[in-house]
Amino acid sequence: MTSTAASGARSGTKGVARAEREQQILEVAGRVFGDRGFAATSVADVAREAGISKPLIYNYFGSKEGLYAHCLREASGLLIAEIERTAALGAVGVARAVATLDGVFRVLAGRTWLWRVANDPTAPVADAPGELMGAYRRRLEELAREGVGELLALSGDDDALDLDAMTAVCGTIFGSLVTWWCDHPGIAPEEMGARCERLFGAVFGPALGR
Amino acid sequence: MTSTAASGARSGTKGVARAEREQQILEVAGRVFGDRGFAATSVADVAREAGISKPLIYNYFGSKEGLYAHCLREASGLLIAEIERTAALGAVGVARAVATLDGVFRVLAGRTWLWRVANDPTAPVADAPGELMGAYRRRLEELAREGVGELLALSGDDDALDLDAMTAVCGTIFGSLVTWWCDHPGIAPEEMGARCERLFGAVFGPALGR
DNA sequence: TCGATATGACTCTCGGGTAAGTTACTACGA
DNA sequence: TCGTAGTAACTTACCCGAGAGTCATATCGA
Repeated sequence: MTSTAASGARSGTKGVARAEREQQILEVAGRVFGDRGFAATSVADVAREAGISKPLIYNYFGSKEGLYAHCLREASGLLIAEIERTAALGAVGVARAVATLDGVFRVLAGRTWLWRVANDPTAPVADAPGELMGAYRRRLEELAREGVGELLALSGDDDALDLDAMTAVCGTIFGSLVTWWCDHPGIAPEEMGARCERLFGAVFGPALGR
Repeated sequence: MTSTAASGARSGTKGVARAEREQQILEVAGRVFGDRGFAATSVADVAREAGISKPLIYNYFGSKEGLYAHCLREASGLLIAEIERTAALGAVGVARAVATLDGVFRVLAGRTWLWRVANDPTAPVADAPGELMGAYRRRLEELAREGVGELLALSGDDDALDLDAMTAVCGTIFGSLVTWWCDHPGIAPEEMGARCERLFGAVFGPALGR
């Protein structure tokens, strides 16, 4: 399956150029990590699915964690970029939430495993993976906290722990909508965006349509 | 630490009676599984913390999964019982959600690791654990689906997938409130119950106070 | 020949699971 | 009252497979 005849091999090498091979490995790894989770995936699995040998992965990525960190960097990078892009648009409250969701759906379209990679509960908490993981979580939380603060202030609630809890809840609402979408592969990003808008509308009533 | 002098040892035995020992092991196991998760916990860990040897665990529980299943049975049993108790009270909508949360906080007070055991994402999906895990989830979902259907119908939404997604979201809202509480050990169940009521109120407005 | 790509065949550790024995106590017959 | 047999509780020392990580080597273009 090594298909030696593939691609116009770059200079001075036998097979595929390093950069190209790395990209290929990363795509496979992302898919496998996303499907089975970090803990349940072995490096040999990834190698087999990529049609190469295990040592090559260690050559290029150093360790299982290193490989995962690269996948995670791609996933969290895409997500953060999209979140920032939407945030810069200046919408607030529910409108921003919907817009952010919409953007995330578009970014993840066709590669939903990236979401699972970025939210893998079996991922190592230490070192590079842990830090990367924390980064976009924190950014999401910041934005959520803002919107939630507004909402609670409206009802005269200024309890710090209330804000904290509500922020956590909003984060998981966001997450569960994306996860639900990832679990329903037939649904287009636009369709899911519309669905979110509808659901928020149903909860907050037509008044908050903004 | 085996405290040979403990309890009026039952007939014909050297140390602790089986039932008593099983109980002791289960408590330690629940705590350890809850803290570190199924995957990251080794049977030897549990044995060490319980002050006994590994084979004794295999004697009594058959396998690591068997041990976990016993812990899970306790956890899910308590949770289901509480959920059913509250459901039988007949409240609906937000009122029921708040009442259920309140009950769960009371049940989990002082043993919050049971929640983590019942929601361990690293638990095996097959066999006994998987089935037990599914049971109370399904029950929770049924109840949520009911309330959500009501809410969506109010706003003229009868899309089946909308209902599905919204139910999933409500389930994670419930979960994230409990998890948040578990992560804030200083907070009393009653206090947390009040907090939930406050937060639901802030979202749905005073109108839905019922 | 050099350097980059690539691999087969290892080593080593961890952890689930087991075989075989040891200890301490009771029951009971002589 | 003293063996001795029975049995439940409990442990030490092991097996074995999975999987992370490594090393010596092979292949091939320039």
